[in-house]
Amino acid sequence: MAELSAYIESYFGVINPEELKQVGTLFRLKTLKKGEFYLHSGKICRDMCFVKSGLLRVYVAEGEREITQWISTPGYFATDIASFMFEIPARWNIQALSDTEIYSIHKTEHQQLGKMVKGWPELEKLFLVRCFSIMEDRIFSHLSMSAEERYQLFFAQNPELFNQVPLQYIASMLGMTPETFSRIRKKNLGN
Amino acid sequence: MAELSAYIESYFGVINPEELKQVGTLFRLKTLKKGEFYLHSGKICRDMCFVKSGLLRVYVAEGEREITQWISTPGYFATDIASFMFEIPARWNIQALSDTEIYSIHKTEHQQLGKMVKGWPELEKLFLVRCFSIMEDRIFSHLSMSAEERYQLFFAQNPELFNQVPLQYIASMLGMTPETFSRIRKKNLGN
DNA sequence: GGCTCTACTTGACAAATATCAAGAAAATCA
DNA sequence: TGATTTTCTTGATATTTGTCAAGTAGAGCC
Repeated sequence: MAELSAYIESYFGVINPEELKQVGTLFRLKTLKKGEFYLHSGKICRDMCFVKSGLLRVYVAEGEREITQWISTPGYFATDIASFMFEIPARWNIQALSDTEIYSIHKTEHQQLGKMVKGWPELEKLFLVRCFSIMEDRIFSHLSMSAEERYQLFFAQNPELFNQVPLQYIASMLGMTPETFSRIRKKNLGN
Repeated sequence: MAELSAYIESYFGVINPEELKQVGTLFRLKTLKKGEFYLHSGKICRDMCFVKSGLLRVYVAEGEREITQWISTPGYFATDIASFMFEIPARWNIQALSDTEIYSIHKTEHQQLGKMVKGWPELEKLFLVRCFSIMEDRIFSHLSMSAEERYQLFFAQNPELFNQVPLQYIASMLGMTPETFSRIRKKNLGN
């Protein structure tokens, strides 16, 4: 559970060790087989998790094609947050891209966090501000950058991902077709 | 201040009337002249506001051009939230597109909200979840829709805005050039 | 009312990206 | 290992979007 503590601290800042230990007990270590779903679009999402190992893909089926919104790597967080908080149908599917270990927490236990840790809602608020800010960055990249520039930026920030997941998913996540991605990749080989 | 109460309730849900009244006293009604700045990029943002009347444009100067991230209309919220929460330099400029009335609150008073209203951090958390969700939608529109589809969606959701602000700003916010916007607009006249 | 400035439109053309189709490479699995 | 499936690449071509340049329309100002 040492990793879990580290994840929580990285997201929420330093927490008193006693409390942190307690928090750890609310999460459950689970394993998802490759291809297995953590969440199906349309269901109510009552869980959230940290990825311990492996990869989760967050996507939505849009007619024929699938739009990949995000890929969660170890240390990251995954859930459909609007569904989780407001009990509305989830928009996302969340599926394991490989055998994946996660620390998962159910809504019921999540609610206990608020009582267990002093100032928890405030910590969670700051966490959400950071998430929001990341989304602002992504929007900005679509307003101001070409496909190639988005590729380069993402590659600089996540080089490892490029040999861990099918590239078509990264292409989708960056808002381009696999073909365009492939051509840009060829041009940028060795960086 | 009746409007302010309504805005707060629309964002944060129903609050005990006593508390709501108190909350109202923390905001100050201000007027920005057309062209005046509420926030300059690079400064620390220590205020947030609701727009009472008029329009605020959130944008960033990117070399020669300006990227408009958002336009805040009456009832909406405006700030650089990451700067406000973490005291880091603001990325956005926020400028009045017309004479604009706002209800503004300083960081110092904002901190009092937490003490004044029971469960405030929780309410703010849910507010941020909604903001995050809106950003997810916007990202999705860039991953899955053409410029014309984004135009149509935005027009359906904000028809009034099209005769209130320079269209080039809407174009930028939707991730296209003014020329492309103009041509799409022509094709879609009367809807 | 005419001047000036800004915003919008339009056309011609260029560049970026998507689409379709085929084949090559890589991963999976029996 | 060999067969099968999936993913990636490549070429030819179409479509979308951007760029540049010019002109028009409209708002604000004296």
